[in-house]
Formats: sequence, structure tokens, C-alpha cells
Amino acid sequence: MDDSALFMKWAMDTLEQEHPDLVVAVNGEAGFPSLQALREQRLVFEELILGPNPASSGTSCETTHGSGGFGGNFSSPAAMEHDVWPPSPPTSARCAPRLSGNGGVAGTNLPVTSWNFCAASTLPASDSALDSGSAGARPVVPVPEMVHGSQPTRRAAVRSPTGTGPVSSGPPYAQDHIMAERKRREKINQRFIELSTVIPGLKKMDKATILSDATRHAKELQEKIKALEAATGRSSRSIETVVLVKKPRHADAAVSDQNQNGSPSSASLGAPASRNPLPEIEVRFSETGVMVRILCEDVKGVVVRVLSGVEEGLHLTVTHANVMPFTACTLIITITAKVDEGFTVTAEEIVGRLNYVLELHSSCTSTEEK
Amino acid sequence: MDDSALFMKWAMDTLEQEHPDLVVAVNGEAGFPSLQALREQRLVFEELILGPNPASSGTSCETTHGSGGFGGNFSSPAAMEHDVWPPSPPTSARCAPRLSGNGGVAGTNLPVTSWNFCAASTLPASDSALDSGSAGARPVVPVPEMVHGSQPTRRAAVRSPTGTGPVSSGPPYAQDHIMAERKRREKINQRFIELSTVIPGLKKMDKATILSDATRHAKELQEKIKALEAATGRSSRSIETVVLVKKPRHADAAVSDQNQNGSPSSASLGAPASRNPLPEIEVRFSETGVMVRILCEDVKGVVVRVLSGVEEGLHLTVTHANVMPFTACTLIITITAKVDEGFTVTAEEIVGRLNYVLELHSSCTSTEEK
DNA sequence: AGGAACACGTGACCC
DNA sequence: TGGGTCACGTGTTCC
Repeated sequence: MDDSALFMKWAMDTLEQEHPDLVVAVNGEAGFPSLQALREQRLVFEELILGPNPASSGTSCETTHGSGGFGGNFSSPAAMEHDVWPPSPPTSARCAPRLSGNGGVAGTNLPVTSWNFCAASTLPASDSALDSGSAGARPVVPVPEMVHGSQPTRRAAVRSPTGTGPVSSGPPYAQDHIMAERKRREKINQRFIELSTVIPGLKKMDKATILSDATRHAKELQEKIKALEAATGRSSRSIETVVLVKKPRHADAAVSDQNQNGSPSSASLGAPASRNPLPEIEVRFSETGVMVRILCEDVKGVVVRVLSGVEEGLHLTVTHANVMPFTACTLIITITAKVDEGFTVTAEEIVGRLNYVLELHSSCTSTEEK
Repeated sequence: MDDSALFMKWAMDTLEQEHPDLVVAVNGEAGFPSLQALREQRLVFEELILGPNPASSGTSCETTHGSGGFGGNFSSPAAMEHDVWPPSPPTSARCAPRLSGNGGVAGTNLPVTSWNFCAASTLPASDSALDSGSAGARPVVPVPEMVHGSQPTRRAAVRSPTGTGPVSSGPPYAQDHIMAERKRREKINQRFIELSTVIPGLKKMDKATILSDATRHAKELQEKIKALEAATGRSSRSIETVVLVKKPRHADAAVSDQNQNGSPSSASLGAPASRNPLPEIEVRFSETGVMVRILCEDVKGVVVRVLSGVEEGLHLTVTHANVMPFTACTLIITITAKVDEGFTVTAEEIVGRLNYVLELHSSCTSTEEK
């Protein structure tokens, strides 16, 4: 989530900023945009994900956004790797490229988020390419990159607009459409990488694989849930409307929490062995919805936490909520909610979720930060 | 789940089977693969998802795998919706479409699985195009389809390859690459729709939305699992009280308490006489006051009755009260109150008193009037 | 060499 | 009329 958000933002930003236009380039050969800017980015990304990585950075920098190309006047073909079609026109009659006005190719290079997710964050550099522009077919640094294997760099190269012209749109206008499309692609790719982050044990990173693995994974999760529900259901099988009250939080054993640190929170009660019984959670179902009652410590933010935990995390829609103080440091929160269409919840889930958020909260307060 | 699984399988199979290779095509025009095979598939899909669908089949059926269709010879542009570019070339000079060798359009129409899953059901016509082949720019049936609105048909129409030619590849060779790419796209789209089937409540069907919803959904499932696990873990943990109170009329104040928690003591009693478990009353004390929670039938006047019963009859001063509906005919009443100076109360007193007023009330309603 | 994967530009469609 | 979405063909890179 987090990083993805960042990533998105970054993507947007770069998109916006782009093309200061300088790119220039000149005749045939490519100015070439990012390319290694991209790689650079990927590098950075690696750092983020894998932890701080020495080395890195270095090379390019600013240039990246330099993409600007289309402003209209530079003929620079920017992109093209090397071959270049300009000299191409043989038989086919490529028609005049029009688009950018002068015969040259249109700019439109743009680094592009590209598939290589990686990218991102700090996003430093960029580079050389930009001013360096001029030169012809530089191979440009190959730049080793290649993190662990698969993912390609995908260059930013562009291609001539190929005529463009036929029916609709002259060169000029259309071209924001191309930007839009570019953005769309970028968005999708980004989503792709987000998706890839939530599915574990994914090795290939193919779009196709990501997709299929995602569905596979989803199915697995569903099944797991079903199994879990069944399991817990058995244990407390009884007629409808079972009330199930739990007051967990002993911490102890479970892998879960570190805080066996004699939670300061409890304070209140003198009970020796037994610690604070809070939170206490009760869940009750009706045909149409669910009631949740929570008795918990009165700590700042706990209410919203609970409410959002219920609504967002559990696919419930709160129809009624009430909070009232009880004792100096205790709150009684009572909620009724409807289960969102197409979803189901079990008491265990709700209890688990609430325990989770409450636990988070208390640890939050006891330590600091998150 | 089920269907999705089927779908998946189907998908896989079709994928495998497809392109018996003949596809090849021969001279320029594309042979073109499945076309309606795709539609057929889509059809099948529909059936699977929506349940057996009469009608359907009819048309193509066999043809499907017959894919054979492309055996190669039909130049038919099949696809193109209507506009058609053939006659287009005005100003722009679309250049000659080379690619396919003959001047004609390149084959490559292909209906394409396309994004439109929806499509279809009966999905009539289409095909005709297939054999009918030959003709040029026939508008061919627009094919109404469009299931519930959004999804586009996306026509299959192709475009001329736009030259293709420049540098690399003459028209001839390249063209299997294009088939490959086509296949890849198809695969991906297919995976997309597979994915979309496993995620519930998805309305938009956008690639982008599918992706993001997929990740969202995955995260939710993960959490749900975590919650479930936590819950079951906890519950299994013998400790914890976890009293799970059924709605017994046994009353038996059982509630918690086995743990001598110094904390607020509580007691709850079910109504003895009444057959239905209601009312259910819970009382809990703090140092400074008392909390009373009542689950009772929602009968007119019950609220004031309860409140006055608590305040007047028991020497309590209500500091907070909340009433919320739960189930069609049930109310949850939660009250906190302070004990009036100089008085004391016990849980039993309160429960007794409330049972009394509630009983009065119900008898009131049950019999007639008072 | 050739298959697989990606991004790009572009035409077309829809709301 | 334009923004959004898609599929397509193409160039390119990597194994």
C-alpha cells in the first residue's frame, strides 16, 4: 500500500513535469529518454524494497523528465534505438510523418514507468541523455541492472507516429490522446505491480503469471477461509444467535505479541495474576445484521479505530453506533451493522479483527509510533 | 468458486487446444484463429456462470475448434464494424497496407476474445463472416450484444499494418510475430476475466479496476484469515473466559467471573418464565456507577418503562442511555447510571426489577390491555 | 534464431 | 466532443 501509493504519486508527478523540451536530439538518432533513468529508478526501488542498498545512484539525474518532447518543435526522434525508420520509406510509402510538423519524428519519448516496477521514490536522476542528447545512436550504457533475473528494462524508445494522419486528427491534437493512453498504461502497470506485491511466492512477474497467480491465490485464500470458518463454526455450534464473549489479551504464548511487558495499560485493577480483562467483545447476529458490543479502555482514537475496523475491514455497514463512558477509563461501544451484500462474517472474524485493532492501539500508546 | 474453477479449467483447455496451428494462414491474409471460437467460448462461459442457457449453441458450435476456420483462405475482413478504412484514405494517405501481400487488407481481423466478456450470449451471427469471407468491407453485423451496459464490444476490426515495412521485416515473416503477440494479448485478457470472476462485488470490469480490486480483495482476505486464525487461536486457548453464552433461559448468571477479576463484576440473568430468551439483562458495576444492558422485545413504551424503572425504582441516576434496534423486533438498551447518594444496589435487585417491569409490559401486550 | 515479453502509437469505440 | 478504454500492429529486448 504505502509504497504503492508513493509509486503512484511519483508516476503522476513525473508524468506531469515531463518534457521541458530540451531534448532536441537533432537528426535521426535518438536522443533517448530515460532508459537508464529507468534503470536508476529501478535501483532505487530495490533499495526501498530490499532495504538500504549502498552504491546505487550515481549517474543520471534531472534528465529524466526531460522527456517533453512533443512540444512541437524538436524534430528529434529521440527514441529510436538505432535502426530508425526515417530512411525507410521504400515501397510502402510511409507517407509523410507529419505529426510534429517538421519531417522529424515526434518527440514523445518519456521515460515511462514501464514495467519495471521497481523504480521510484527518490527518483533521482536521470540524466545525461538529456543534454547529451545530440549524439547519434549511442548505445548508451547498457547498465547491468537486472535485479534477480527476469525483469526487463524496456526502453522508452518511441517510434515514429507512422503517418498518424489518415482519417482523423492531424498530428497536433491527437497527441494528447497518446499521452492519455500512456497514462492509462502506466496506471495499469502500476496496479499490476501492486497486485504482485500481495501475492506471495511469485517468481515470474509476468503480467500473465501475475494475473493467474492472483486468481489462484485468491481462490486459495477463499478456501482457507472457508475451512477456518468451518472449523471454528464446529466448535461453537449451536442454534442461531450465539453470543460469544471473549476477553482475550493475555498475550503470552502466541507468536503474536511482544508485549508481555506487563502492559502498563492494565494499571487499574489490582488483580494479581489476572490482568486486565479488557477488551471484552460480544457479537450477536440477527437475520439481517450483527450487533457488536465492546468494553474497552478509553484511549484516544479507539473509537474511530473500532468503527473503521468494523466497517472497512469486515464489510459491514454501521447502522447505529453508541459510545458511552463507564468507569474512569472504560468505554462501552455498541454498534449495529449490516453485512455488506455478497459478504459474510463470523463472530470469530469480528472478534479477531477487533482484538487486532485494539491490540494495535494499546501497543501504540504504550510504545510510540506504530 | 465452483464455476470459477470450471472456468479456469476451461480457459486453460481452450488455451491449449487453440491454434492447432493451421492458423498459419498462407498468404497475406491472416488466417485467423478462432474468431467465433472465441465467442463460442464466451458463450460457454456465460452458460457456466449464469447457468445453463438455452438457445445458445445453435450457431457455431463445432466450428469452434474447427478453428479450422482459418485454414487460411478467407480474406474476409470479418470484423470491421462498419466504418472501415478501406475507403478511407483521403488526405492522410494511409499508405498501402502492404503486409498481407495482396493489396487487400491484411487479414488479421480476429474477433478476439477481447475484453468483452460479457458479450454474448446467444451471439448470433458473427461468424457468418467467417466463411462468407471473401467480401471486402462489409459492415458485417454490428452484433448488438452488450450485456448489461458497460462492456464494449470492441470490434475486431483491424487496421492495416501501416506499412510495417520500414526497416526490419518485410511483410512476410513478421506476421507470425504478430500472431504471437495476438495470442499473448488474448491470454492476458483471458486471465483478466478469470481474475475478475473470483473477486466479488466487482462492478466496473476495467482492467485497472480489476487489478486494484483484486489486490484489495486479496488484502482483505489475508486480514480475514489473520483475524480468523487469531480468533480460533484465542478461543482454543482454554484460558480466557470466553464464556459463550447461549441464550438460555437458564439464566444462571454464569457470565465470566470465574476469573475473580477484581474488575467490574457482572451478572446476567435470563428471564425465567418467558419462553423466549428475552429479555436478557446484564448488569455491570464500576466504582462509581453501574451499567445496564437490556436486550428485549421492541414493544411500544418499553423504553420509558425501563428507564423509569431504573431511575425511580432503584435510586439510580441515569447518566447515559442508548437505544438501538436490532432485528425487527428487538431492542438493545444500554444505560449507565450513578447510584444515588446514600443508596446501594445489587445486580439481583436490578435484574429483578427490570424483569418485573418487562414482564408487566409483555403481559400487558400478551393478554389484552392491562 | 526464434520465442516471449513489454511498451508504444494509433484507430476505434463508448459515455 | 472529449476523456476513457480497448485491441492492434510494431519495434525492441532478453533468453
